[in-house]
Parts: sequence; C-alpha cells; structure tokens
Amino acid sequence: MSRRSDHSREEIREMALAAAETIASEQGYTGLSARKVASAIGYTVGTLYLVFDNLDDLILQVNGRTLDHLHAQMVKEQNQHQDARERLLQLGHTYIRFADEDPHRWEMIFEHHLPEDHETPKWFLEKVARMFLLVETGLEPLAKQHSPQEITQAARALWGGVHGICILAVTRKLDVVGVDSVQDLSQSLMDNYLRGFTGH
Amino acid sequence: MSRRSDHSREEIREMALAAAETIASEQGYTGLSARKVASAIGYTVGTLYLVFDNLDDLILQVNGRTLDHLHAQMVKEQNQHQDARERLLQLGHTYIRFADEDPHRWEMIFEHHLPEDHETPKWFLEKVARMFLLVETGLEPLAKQHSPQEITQAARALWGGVHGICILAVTRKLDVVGVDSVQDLSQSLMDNYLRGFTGH
DNA sequence: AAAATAATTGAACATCGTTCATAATGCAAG
DNA sequence: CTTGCATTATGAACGATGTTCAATTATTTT
Repeated sequence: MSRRSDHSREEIREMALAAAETIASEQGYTGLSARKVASAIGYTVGTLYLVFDNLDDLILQVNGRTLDHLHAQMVKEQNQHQDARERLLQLGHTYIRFADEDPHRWEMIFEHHLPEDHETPKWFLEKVARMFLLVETGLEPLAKQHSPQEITQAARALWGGVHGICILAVTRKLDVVGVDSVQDLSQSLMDNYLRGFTGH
Repeated sequence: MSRRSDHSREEIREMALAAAETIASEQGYTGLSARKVASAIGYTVGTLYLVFDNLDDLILQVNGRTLDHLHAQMVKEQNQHQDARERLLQLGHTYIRFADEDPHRWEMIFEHHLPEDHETPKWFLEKVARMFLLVETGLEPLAKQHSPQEITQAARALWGGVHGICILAVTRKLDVVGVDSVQDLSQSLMDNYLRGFTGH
C-alpha cells in the first residue's frame, strides 16, 4: 500500500524526529534503529532515507532539538533570578536537572559520533556554542576585572567542569547517588572556582 | 584446521586483549568487532566466546587495562614532584596527556555501556575508584583544615571538572585546539578551585 | 589401533544501516 | 473515463554485526 501525500515530507520528517526522540529517551542511544523509527511512524525504512541522509543525520537532528530544548530551559530558569551569581549557578542546576530527568536524551548528544572522515556540520556546532555562550554571558557581570579572554577561558572551565561531574555521575563513575549529591558537587565546584576566580 | 594447545586459554585471552587494544586505539570504539579481533589473532569468532562471556566482557577487560595503565602513569609522574600542589596538578596533566595521546582508548572507557539490566562488575568500579582516590590523596595535604567529607567532595568535583574539560575538548565541543589549550583550561580550573577551596 | 576427550570451527540466526528496482498511487491530458 | 506520467513508498537484497552450537578435527587415553 504505497500512499501519497498522506503526509508531506516535512510532516514525515517531524514525525520521525519525534518518534526517534521517544525511542532514544526510553531505550537509549543503542536502542535506536532506523527500522524502529520507521515502524513507529507507520512507514518503512526506505522512506526515512527520502527525508534524512542517513541515521547519523537523523540523530544529529534529534540532538540539535535537545540542545534547543535545553538552551531554552536554561534561559527561562536563569531569568527567574536577578542576582548575577544566582543566575550563573542556575545554569548549572538546570543542566544537571535535565541530564537527570532525561539521561538517555542528554547522553546521546555526547555519545553519538560522526564517522571520522565527516566533520560536524556548522549548524550543530553553533548550537553547542550558543549553550556555552550562555555561561560566558552569565559570568561576565561577576568578572568585571578580567579580560574577555580570561572570561572565555573561565566559562569553558566552568561548563566543562559541570559537564564532567554530570557525565561521571550519570555513568555511575563518581560513586554518588541521587541528583541532589550531583547538584551539591556542581555547586561546590562553581562556588570554589568563583571564589578563586573573583577573589570573593 | 582446528588446532589444539597451540596456545593456552590464558595465552589466547592475552592475545585477544592486546589485539582489541590495538584495533580500538586505531579505529575507535565503533571499529572494534569480534570478527576483527578473532582474525587478528588467527582464530575464529567462536574461539573468543570460549575465553570471554561476550564482547562487552572483552571491552570491559580492555578498559580495565587502560585504567591500570593510566593509574600507573599518574602515580609515576606524580612522584616526580615533591610539592603537594604540583603533585596534584600533575595528576590532571597526565590524565589529559593520555587522553590526547590515545583518545580512542581513553574514550572507550566512557563510551562503552553495559546493557541496562547488567550492572558494572565490582572489580571495574574498584579500578575507577582507585583512580579517584589518587586525586583525593593528592588533595589531602592541601586541605588540612577541611573535613574528610569535604575533601572527598572536593576531589570528586576536581576530577569531574578535569574530566569534563577533557571530554568536551576531545569531542570538539569546546572550540579549543591543541593539547596545550586543554592543559591551560584544566590548570585554570584547578588553580581557581584550589584558591577558593583552601583560601590561598 | 580404537575410543574417548578436548579444542576449534564456521554455518546459521537475528539484527543492523543502506540502496534501489519495483510497485502503487494521484494527477493531468486526451 | 481512460490513458499515461510523475511522484511516492515499498521491501527484498547486501554486507556487516553479536552470538550460538552441532559438527569437525586434533590430541590423549585406553
């Protein structure tokens, strides 16, 4: 039964991305397959390849959406605070909470790798950079006495630091249990780093 | 040609681990397959399953060896210093240098996941804990005024932090190029954190 | 020399990503 | 209303994956 115009390309694309998101969220990166996505939206494998270059492309799109979602949430929750310091700390909080609430979806951003000869498309790198810029902007008002380069460096260190705690915790390599412990760890990292960086 | 006693179980095991290490190092986690390992040591797939439970088991063994190697290297290079602070900083240095020199082998430790119903064996978790203990022990002399819990917390934050910078750099999500920049970032993280933690 | 035991094989199975000739459908022209 | 064309979707096919296990071969024992 080959249908036509039941759904537009754009609709199929949207359905596939949503289905992939669900599957990845429930079964993790390794549980995601082209056939599963296809059957979840009532189409066959071949159709997916009319809409995406390949599975890597599809996953990259899903990850892009996840980054968008995360970014929006971070902006939103950051804006619930006035104090510059609390705004910055909130970024870490939101990041960790998302990773805890949807670990598979969050992990897929970092577990997925393109084949070595292909380089990550610019639109994706920009989404990553946009996220990092949030930290840099949040740090700025706290570091008026530092040069832009120093602030960039500090933002990288901070984001990397929070991310590292997060990933080691999610993959159970830090011997901590519960989100709260991870939040405490991240808080400790940011607290002490900021105290050192700004000199109180 | 089915041979017998050409190699003992233990020898085959050793050969397979060495071969897997090489393949993983050269082609990365996704380039590693049972058939490749088998043919690299002149046996067939079936033989591997007489020696390992499955591929996950094999990979776990390889990762265990990598952790051993990394741990030994960190201990060795740490002991080139007397000053407690430099000893601690050296740990981060060595960690990052190893990740840079053999990224595939290092990444595999963190990319590999057991199926969700299986939990990581204790012997592996102990190797991870042993690595973390190195940081904790290195931190101790610098934090005499802190409680053991605080030191443990700080060690987790520090290791997580360095690891995060490292993984984001290796997967090109930090927009930095060259090992030296990563070393600088890590150094900045530790410097400022320690300044905050110890109060100069 | 024959029988028992142990070691190794490799074909078989289900699943994977990917391709593409084929079939089915909707639409426009006659 | 039929015919033909262009579009859309299919699913069988290919090579690769992890894993199993009856069958085969080599060694040891009787």
